[in-house]
Parts: sequence; C-alpha cells; structure tokens
Amino acid sequence: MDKTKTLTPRQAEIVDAALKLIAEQGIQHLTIRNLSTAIGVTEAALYRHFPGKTEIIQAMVSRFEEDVDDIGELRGWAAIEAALVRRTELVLAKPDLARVLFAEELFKDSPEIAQILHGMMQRHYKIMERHFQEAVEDGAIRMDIPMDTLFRLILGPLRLLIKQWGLSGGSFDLRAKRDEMLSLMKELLSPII
Amino acid sequence: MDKTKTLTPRQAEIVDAALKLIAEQGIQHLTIRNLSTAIGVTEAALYRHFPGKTEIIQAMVSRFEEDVDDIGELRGWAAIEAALVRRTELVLAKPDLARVLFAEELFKDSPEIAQILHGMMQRHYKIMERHFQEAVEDGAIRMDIPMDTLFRLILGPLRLLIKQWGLSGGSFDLRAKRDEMLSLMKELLSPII
Amino acid sequence: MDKTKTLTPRQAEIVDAALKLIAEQGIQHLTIRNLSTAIGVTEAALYRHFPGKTEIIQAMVSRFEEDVDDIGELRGWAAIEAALVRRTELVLAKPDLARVLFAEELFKDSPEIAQILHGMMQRHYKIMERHFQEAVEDGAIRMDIPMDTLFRLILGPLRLLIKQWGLSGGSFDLRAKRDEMLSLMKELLSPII
Amino acid sequence: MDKTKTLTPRQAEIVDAALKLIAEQGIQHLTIRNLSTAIGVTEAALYRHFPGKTEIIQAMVSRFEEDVDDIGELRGWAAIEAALVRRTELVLAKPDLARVLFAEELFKDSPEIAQILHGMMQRHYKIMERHFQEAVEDGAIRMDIPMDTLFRLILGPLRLLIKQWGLSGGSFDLRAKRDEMLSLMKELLSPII
DNA sequence: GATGAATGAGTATTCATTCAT
DNA sequence: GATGAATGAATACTCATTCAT
Repeated sequence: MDKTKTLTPRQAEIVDAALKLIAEQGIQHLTIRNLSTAIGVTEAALYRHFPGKTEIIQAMVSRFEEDVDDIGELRGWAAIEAALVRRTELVLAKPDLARVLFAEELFKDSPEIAQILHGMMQRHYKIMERHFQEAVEDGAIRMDIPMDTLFRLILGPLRLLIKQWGLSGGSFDLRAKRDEMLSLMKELLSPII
Repeated sequence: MDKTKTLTPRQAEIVDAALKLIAEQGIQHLTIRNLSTAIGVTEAALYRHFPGKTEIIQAMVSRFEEDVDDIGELRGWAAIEAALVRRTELVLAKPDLARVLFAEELFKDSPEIAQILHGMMQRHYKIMERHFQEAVEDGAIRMDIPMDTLFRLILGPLRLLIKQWGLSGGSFDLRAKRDEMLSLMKELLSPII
Repeated sequence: MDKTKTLTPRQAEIVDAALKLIAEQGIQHLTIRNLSTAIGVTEAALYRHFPGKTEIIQAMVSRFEEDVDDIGELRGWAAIEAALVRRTELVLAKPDLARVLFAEELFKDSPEIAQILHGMMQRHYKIMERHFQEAVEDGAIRMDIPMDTLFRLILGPLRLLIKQWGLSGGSFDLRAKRDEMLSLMKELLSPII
Repeated sequence: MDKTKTLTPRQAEIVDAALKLIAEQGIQHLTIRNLSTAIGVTEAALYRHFPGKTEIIQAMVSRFEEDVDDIGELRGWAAIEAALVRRTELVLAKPDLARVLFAEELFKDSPEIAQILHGMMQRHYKIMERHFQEAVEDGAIRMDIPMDTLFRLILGPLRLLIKQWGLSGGSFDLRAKRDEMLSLMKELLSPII
C-alpha cells in the first residue's frame, strides 16, 4: 500500500536540506559538502544514512508523489480544479520542493531519477485524462478537443504561471492568478451551447 | 545593421558542439574538457577562440535571439501565430538549441547568462503583448482577459508541447499538434459574438 | 596569552614543507602539487588541513612573528643587540624560514600576505625606534642621527649579512661576523665624548 | 671590449617591456603573453627575436652591468661615494630596473641568471674592496675594520634605503637621504685622530 | 618579421567516496 | 552514528613553446 520507503528522521532531515539547497542555489550547489554542513555533520556522516548521492536525490524526488497525488473522491472538472489547486498550494507551502518540481531537465543526468520523474508524470497524466473524460461526459468541457491537447491547454498555463512565480521570487499573488486562470479556462472550454 | 558579432568558423563549431552537449547530456556535461574532445582539440586550444567558458555560453545564448526574433511586418493574431510557428520551426530545425531554449533554470547559476536570458524573455514578452493588444483591438481576441493571463494561456501550452516533444525524443508530429493547438486557441479566445 | 593559533601536527608539517620549498627552490615552486608530494599525500589531502594556498602561506608568515618578537625586559642598546642577536639566531636555527624573512618582494603579488608582512615590519620598526630613543637617552648612541637613518645604519648591514650568509649557503660563521659587527657599530655610534 | 651583445631595436623594446612588467607587477607577471601584448605583437612574434624566455631575462639582467659599472678615474672614498651616488641615480632614472636590481632571490629559479647576478655582485665587490683599501690607505677610513664588514656597513644601509624607497613608492627624497647617509658614514668611519 | 592555431604540462581548487577509528 | 584523513578524477584556466603559413 505504501510504496514510499519510510525515512528515518535523519534521512528526512537530509532530504529536506537537499531540497532547500537545490531550490535556493540550484542543482550545482547540491554537493555532499554543502549538504553535510547544512545539517551540521561531516561529509562522511551522510554515508551512514544513504549509500550515495544518487539515493539522496531519489529519496528527494520520491517525496513529490506523496505530496502531489491524491485528490480524494472528486471527479470531472471539480477533480481537475482540485488537482491544480493542490499543485499551487503545494508550491505555496513548500516553495523549495515546488521550484524543482517542473524542471525535469535538471535530472537528465541520472537515468534512474529521470525515470522516476517520467513515471510520475505518466501517472499524473493518466489520472488527469480520466478526469478530463469525466468532465467531457459531464458536459463541462466541449467534446471536440483531443485529450493530449486538452492536457496541454490546461497544464501548460499553470506550469508557466508557477514557473514565473518562482523565477520572480513570489512577487505576485499566486492564488489569485490561479483562480482567475481556472475560472477563465472553465469558461473557455465549456461547450458552446 | 547586424548587431550580432559574426563568429569565426571555429567559434561557430565550438558553439554548435556546446549546444549539442547541453542538449544531449545536460548543462553539467558542458565542460571545457568535453567540449574540446568533442571538437577534437586540446582544452587549451579552446581559449584561442573564446576568452572563457562564460563567453562560449554567451555566444550560444546569443544565437537564440537571431533565430527567434523578427516576425516581419505582421500584426495582431497573425503575428502571434507567426511567432509561435517560428518557435516550433526553430525547434524542428535545431532541436539541440531548442531544447535548451525553454529551460531558464539551467542557467540559474551564472548571473550573466541568466540576465541575458531574462532580457530576451522580457523583450519577447513586450513584443507579444503588443500583438495581443492588436489582436484584441482587431476583434480577434476577447477583451476581458488580462494581458499576463493571456500570455500564459497561449505560451504555456506551446512550451509544454515543445517540452513534451523534446522529452519524448520527437515521437509525434510537432507541426500537426501545433497547428491543431493554434486553431483551437484562436477559436477559444475569440470574442463571443 | 597565546595569540598565535596552534597548528595541528599535520598543519605544522605542511608549513615546514612550504618553508623548505620556498627556501630551496623559490616561491615559484611553492605549488600545491610540490607541497603535497613533498609531504607524501595527494593534492586534495592538503585541503583537509588548510582552506587554500593563501592560508598556508599566512600560517607560514605568522610563524615569523612568534620567533622574531619578544626581547623581554631589555631597553636601550642592550635591547637592540638582543633583537639583532635573536634575528641571527633564528636564521641559524631555521634557515629556511629566515631566508624568506627578508625578501618582502617575494609576496608582492598577494596583497593579504604583503599586508601581514608590512604590519610586521611596522611593528618591528616601532619597537626598534623606541629602543633607539632609549639608547640615545642612555648616552649609548649619539644624538645627531635621525631615527630613520639610524634604523638603516643598523638594520641594513645586518640584513645584508644575513642575505650573504644565505646566498653563500652558510659558508661563514654568522655569529662571529654578527658579533664583530655589533661591537663595531656600538663603537661607531657612541657619542664622541 | 664590449662584452654585451648589441640588441636590435625590437629586442631592446622587449627587454624594456620585461623590465617594466617585473617592476610593476612582479616576476610572476612576466609572461610571454603579457610581454607580447605590452609590445603589441603576438606571442609567437617574440620568438623571432629571442630563442626563449630565459634569454629575454638574461638580456634584461645583462643590462644591469652596463648601467651600474664604471665610476671613472676616481679612487678611495671619492670612488666609493661616486659608486653609491651612481647607484641611487640609476634608481631614480630607471626605477623599474632598479627595483629588480637588489632582489637576487627572485631569480633563484634559473641558475644561468643567478650566476650572471652572482658574477656581477662579485665583480662589484672586488671593485669596492679596492676602493675601500685605497680609502684606508688615504686615511679616510679607519684601518681596524675587516673588508667584508666594511662592505656591509656601507652597502647594507644603502640597499635598505633603496628598498624602502621602492616599497614606499618613492615617497621620500632619495637623494637627500642618501647624501645624509653618506656624510654620516664618512664621519663615522673616519679614523679617530 | 609576424600571425593564428595548436599543444602538453601545469595551476589551484572541488567532487563523491572510502576507511580506519 | 560520527569523525578525520585521505584519494582519484574532475573542474576552469594559464604557461611557454612550436609550426605551418
């Protein structure tokens, strides 16, 4: 039931620090040295808790799923809205994690991580697709838009919104803009009666 | 007339190799060593052609503008379409360059490059905004959408489309999907008469 | 009580090796590579003990003060003699260190070190000046010589003596020559009754 | 008769530039690159005029002799004074050359240069020794001082004076201090009647 | 006389990792 | 659980020199 390995407190601490480091200074500054001094131990100490750097990043990436998934019992447009809201709320609650969230190309290096991310996106895509389908069936979304295009039409602007918010250092009201966008999308995509 | 410094053949070769390296292996692998062996010379040889790594990246980044800008005399929705088409055509023509094009966070580290990119984006944004305005005036786009939201609504899906195309290794027909998206957008955004 | 940071054994070893390297082969050969092989470790290992090359040199230079300063409770000509004797004894005890001691121009490049050395010289100059003053008051030195000239008259020959001794590879009896010089100076500079 | 090879104008230009570079920025900055850009040619061009860097330095060092030697027909104390005056005048006329003049340890690297310098010093010493002898015979200097000590007693303060003048960036009147020192020395060293 | 392009050895420093304690 | 010391491979960059043109 629980696919994510439970982390020890120390492991969690390390993952948190890694996340913070990446978000604040970029992937390049995620070094064992920086990580260990951020936590207050020696470099060697980290290897008591993780076999290597790769595993730390993996643990870090795995945390994404925990936070992003699970929109409850909702269906259709309500589920879509809930998913997008959840995403932005996550961004607001854990900006560090979020700023990394949409930068898949950062992890091009390690195939393992890239794969984890890819799987995550795929799963996410499947879920969204189901809700899109429901929304079409419910009459909330017009039926002439291919699924993949619909996905891009909705997720694309949201991703860009979050990216701009991150790059600008949180200089505007993310919630307000998100809500504005959502209601606008809902209107734009609704069937022409 | 020509603001961009003309590169020597060797410089162009280096920039090309850099682009390829970044696109294929990620920024982390853009090292002087990798670059020089990719070209087939010693590391020291590179410094005959560029003062340093920074300048190589700058030259690389500068090439973006050359290719992306300039949509001619068009205005309004036609100009928007032309710009987006041009972007995807660039992606198709020079996938290496393109894959880097939308990954601003890659350059978070070096402020100089980040600034160049930021300036580029700003300029691009201004141009697009003007065309949006024109399109609204022309009656091609409904007038109740704030400019920034409009920008995200149009650019967001395109970016996502290109990113997916890149990540999937060009597994679908980018032109077709782009055209589909464009005509759909045009319809969605047109004023309700 | 002890202003100088105590060095770990390894740090002391490194500083010693650095001193030896400089003395034997000149500043140009004081490289991390040479230093590490002189000690028998890899280059990287040095960075466990010092943050960088600069700090190594600083530690090296700091040792000067330890050894040169502090002439006890003496005053006047006795203090001057003690200072000069102490200097030559240092030269005899640690030739490596000493050979570097009077070659300020070696450190022209790195301002930090130059400044440390300059401060050292200034402090030394002040102390000597005080003792000169006392010696004049005590009637040991004639009163018609300006302080700076007096300084040069006494320190100049000593410096040259030490330099010659160093360049000649210690080919003559430094102590004897120093004593000869000191007693001669004392006589030359004493007031004409 | 003329031991110094005559330099071509270009060679002289290179030597001058080398001198200036060393004096202004230290030996470490005497690189072929810096040298060539100082003159305004490519690095490769230098090798048309000198076989290598060593030979450039040699030519540079050789120039010392030209300028320092030859005090004419004088003898005794007058010759000593003339020699010291000549030295300081050289310092004043060509500070670049002069600042290098007393820093023998700079050239520890290349034995050839060290040897040239050593020979120069030896020759100088011999000449001075002769004049000291004459001065003693003439009754200008007391006869109880060993030659080598006498040499240090006179040259030491002068060297220190010049070094301080150089390090301070020429902040005091070198001629005045030199004259003050000379007349003082003359008095101090004269026989007690 | 001079240039442009290249080289091989070297510079200080950083990295992830290992191991004995 | 953690440390101190070390390593080997990498980083960007500089050096004196060579060579074909």
